[in-house]
Parts: sequence; C-alpha cells; structure tokens
Amino acid sequence: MIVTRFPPSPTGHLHLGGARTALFNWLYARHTKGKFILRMEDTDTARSTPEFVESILESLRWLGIDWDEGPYFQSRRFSIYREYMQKLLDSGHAYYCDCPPERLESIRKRAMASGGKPKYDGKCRDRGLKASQDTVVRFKAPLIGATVLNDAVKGNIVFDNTELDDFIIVRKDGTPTYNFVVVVDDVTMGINMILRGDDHVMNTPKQILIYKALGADLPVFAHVPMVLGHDRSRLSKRHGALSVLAYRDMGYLPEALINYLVRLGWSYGDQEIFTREELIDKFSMERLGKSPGIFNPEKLLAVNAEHMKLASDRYLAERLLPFLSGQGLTLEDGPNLESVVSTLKERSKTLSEMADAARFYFTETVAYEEAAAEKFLTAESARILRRVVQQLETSPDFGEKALEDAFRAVMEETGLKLGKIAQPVRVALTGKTASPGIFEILHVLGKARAVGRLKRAVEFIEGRSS
RNA sequence: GGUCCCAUCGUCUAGUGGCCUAGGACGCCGGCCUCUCACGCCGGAAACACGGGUUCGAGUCCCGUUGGGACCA
Repeated sequence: MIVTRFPPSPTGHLHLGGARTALFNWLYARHTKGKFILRMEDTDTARSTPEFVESILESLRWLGIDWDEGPYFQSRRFSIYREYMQKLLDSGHAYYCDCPPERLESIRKRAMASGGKPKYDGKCRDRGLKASQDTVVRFKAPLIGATVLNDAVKGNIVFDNTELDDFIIVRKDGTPTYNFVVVVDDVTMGINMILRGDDHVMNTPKQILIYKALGADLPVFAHVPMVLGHDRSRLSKRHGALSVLAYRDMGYLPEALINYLVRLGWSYGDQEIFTREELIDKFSMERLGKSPGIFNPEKLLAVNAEHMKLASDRYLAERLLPFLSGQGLTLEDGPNLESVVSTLKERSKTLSEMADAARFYFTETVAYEEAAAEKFLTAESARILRRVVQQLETSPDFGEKALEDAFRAVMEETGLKLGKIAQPVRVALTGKTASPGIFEILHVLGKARAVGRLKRAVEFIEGRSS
C-alpha cells in the first residue's frame, strides 16, 4: 500500500505552494487507495505556534484534504530520535565529535580561501569519543563513490559523495537535525512515497545515506518543481500569493483552488476543469511536469468562475452565507437565496463578487445610482413604469413566462422596444444599470416586492420633477 | 562561488522522431448573440532560447552556450 505524507512546519499559514504539495500527496494516496499521513514539523520551537497548527489544519479541512493518520508532532518524538541515534552509533554509522567551533571555523576559512568546499575534515571519525557536554553526533558519510537518487519525476540524479561531509545529526544540546529527523519519521511511519518540492533535492543524498545506514528500504522519491511568482522567484507573500485561508476569505471555492493548483505542474491532455473526483481518478505521477510554474491569479479567477457555474445553487447559497452577513445583510425577509444564486452564478467570478451583486435583492429601498437615475428614471419612464405596474398587478402569476407576456403587452401598447422598458425597470428594481435579466429578477423578487419597488421609483420621479 | 535542476505563445500547458502549416486554456484584440452586465459562440495576434551534432527526417535524441530556478556557503 502506498503511504504518503505532508509535513508542514507550523511557523506560518499554509500557503499555495504547500497546499499544492499536500494536494499531490493526498491525491496520490486517494488514487491508489493508500494512506495519507499528516505530520507537524515543529522542532523549530521558537517559531512554531499552536495557532499556526490550527490554521494549517483549518486550511486542509477547507480544501477537503483529509488525513488518515496524525497529525504527529515531531516535538513529541524526541525519544524515538534518540533511539535511532543510538542505533547509528552502535552500528558504527555515527560518532561523537568534540571539535570546537573555532576549529570548524578555521577549516571553513581555509577551504574558502583555497576555493574549496567547507567540509568537516573527519578528525573525530575514528577517535571513539564518548558522549559529553561538548559532543555532537556526526554521521559517518562515505568518502568515495556516488549516491544516486532515482527520482520519479526528474529521473536519475547522481551526487558525488565527495561533495558530502560528516554532517551533524544531533547537536550539542541534544536536538536532532532536520535530515536525520525526517528519515527517522518517514521510516517509522512507513512512508514509502515521498513527494515534495524540489527545494529538497539537495537534502536527498544525505537522507538516502541515512536510510542505508539504518538498513531501511528506500521510499520512492518524487521532486516536483516549485511554484514561482511573476518575477520567477520562489512564490511568496509579495507576489500576492497569500495563504489558503486568504483565498477562502476572498470568495474562492475550494474545488477551484484545488483544480488550479493541481493543473500547475500536472496535466491531463487538454482538460482544464476537473471535479475533485476526477482529480482523484485521473491523478498520476507520470503526468507531473518538471519545469517550474508561475502562479497566475487571473487564471485562478477564471477557474473559480468555471466552478461557480458548475456548482449547485444549494451549495453556492450555503457558501455565500458568510459573505452576505459580512455585508451586513439580513436574509429573513428577502427572497429565496437559492433562487437569488441561480440568477447570479453565471455572472460572478467569486463568492464575494456574488454577495456584492446580491445586495439589491435584500435591500428593500434600493439606492439609485446617480447616473442611472439621471438617465433612466425620467418623466417618460414614469409613464412606462406605471403601465408595467398595472400589467404586473393583474398578471395571474409571476412565472417568467407570464412576465414576458405582461411586458409584451406593454410593448404593444406603447410601441416601445423591450430595451426602452427594461432599463427603467432595472434601475427601479436594482438601482443599477447592470444586473441579471429583469424577468429573472422579477420572478425571484415576487409580485409584492417587485411592484413595491416599481411604485417607489414612480414616486421618486414624481417627487423629483415637482 | 560550488553542486543540482529546468527551458514550447505574456502565463499554465499538449506534444514521448514523420499525425506539427505546433493544439488547448487564461489574458488581450475584433465580431456575433442580447432587456443591461455577464455567460455563450465565432475569429485574430501570440511560442519550440541559441549554436552544433545524430538521423532520410528533430519541438521531440546527444553535446555546448545562454537564460532561469533551487540548495549550500
């Protein structure tokens, strides 16, 4: 069984790059009916906070990424790391070293001066030192040969072992270092598929060496290219790529964000829009790309608009609620929300845009935009509006068909085209010149509200001209 | 600076030696539809980084250059 993992460090919110990595791992686990494990890499106690842990969990939940195990916390696993450190020590794959910082510094300086790499010279390699206040634990790395990483997306990558040195796995204060901890976690958690950003490629040979020293099976490694900002540097806040939660708050749909993120670095022929189920069904390692992608907010917006159109009225209505109350609107006396949504989903790219466009439905005395009133709420249109009111009041029902009949009657009577009649009605109903179709609005509003608003517009015109 | 990775329209990408006169999507431009705004539809501009090979034939394979990115320092 495939076991994947996502190991964020709770030193910040979950950002888009991290979300994409989580997504790939989750998708692969779900696709193969495997397992997806969540692990908090919180060993940086200075910067890790419970708030960020919660924020990351919330982001994942919102995205619909569920995990089968965890979250595990590295900070609670120190005894395991000690145990594995001892294993390495016992098997001769690691040793204590008491070289003082000054010595290390002079080695580094000398190496830099001669144009070489700053590497530990292995002085304590065979001294058989015991643990003490001043000792670190170093990994005994091979001096010759090469370590090869058979990467599932990048192919074979060969690292010359002479590039490596006897790196520290446990610091003087007893805290284990990153590469060591990761391997111990992945081994003990049974992870056999490591899919992560390619900023980790350079760590991998060290990790492979530790796997081998531990006698553990190597997992499959897959390094996906990073997500870049518009200036082609690694994506960060200054690119306008905020946290996942920020996109939620801007009114994006989780399925849209997922769709966009997955397509950034993965493709399936010419298909652009995928449902969550399709993604699980179609996701595969072979179709991951190997060149970095640039985050494009405009395309995200377009993908979101597509998913808005795809979503059911009911679902959208539910998601829209917080945005409506954010606008301070009360829905109790207003028209049916799902009907409202159905008139708006084709013309809204985000939920917050939709909430904005929905305002007039829930505002009984709409404010007329100045230019709109100027142009369309004229003495002439007052006559038209009165005729429309008469027709509507006698209209047997308020279905869109009946409404069209009512308007046709007014058109025939006045000899005016629909455009002439529709615009004043639109302004009377919404206060604006741009809105859903008037038959739709009339229908959703219902007879009482609609007629009330039309009459009010007539009064408005009369009040102004007198 | 060292090591590693990457390279098709502005962006995401299809392309796995002949199907490529390089396809799709976003964005942009023009048009159609139309009660407004959108949606939708039709059309357009827009790319194989460069140079060498290999091959009957290269976007596709190899080498180099250039450019970009990552990691370490």
